[in-house]
Amino acid sequence: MPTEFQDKVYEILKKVPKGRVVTYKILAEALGCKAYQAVGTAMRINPYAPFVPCHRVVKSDGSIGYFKGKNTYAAMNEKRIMLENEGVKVRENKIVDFDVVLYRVENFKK
DNA sequence: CTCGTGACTTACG
DNA sequence: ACGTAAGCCACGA
Repeated sequence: MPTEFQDKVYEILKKVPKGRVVTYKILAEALGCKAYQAVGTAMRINPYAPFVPCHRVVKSDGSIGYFKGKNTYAAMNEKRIMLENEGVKVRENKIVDFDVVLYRVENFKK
């Protein structure tokens, strides 16, 4: 049973269009707080696996971060494939043209 | 209710 | 660039 906080995070995350990415920080900002880690917790639980594009959530420096609770090569490779499949280029665990594909807070407000 | 933990971030050495 | 520390908030024991 997901909590309200999680539903909020997922609702925001579902607004991110394909081919775009978002950071934990931006998600927290969109929620109106600074629960950066709490956002990560919500992703870790992620009961809406296929409906919530958790692979579009990366760290603020553009790196992939964790995936499936791990930062192993296998897991991050899986995430990289999903992102590239949506048009997001990834280079050595980092997003290429990060400032271009990044979905900002202003985009949510509008 | 209190405490520890974490798919985080920023700042400082 | 890298490690450490502090700050934030939600969750589970």
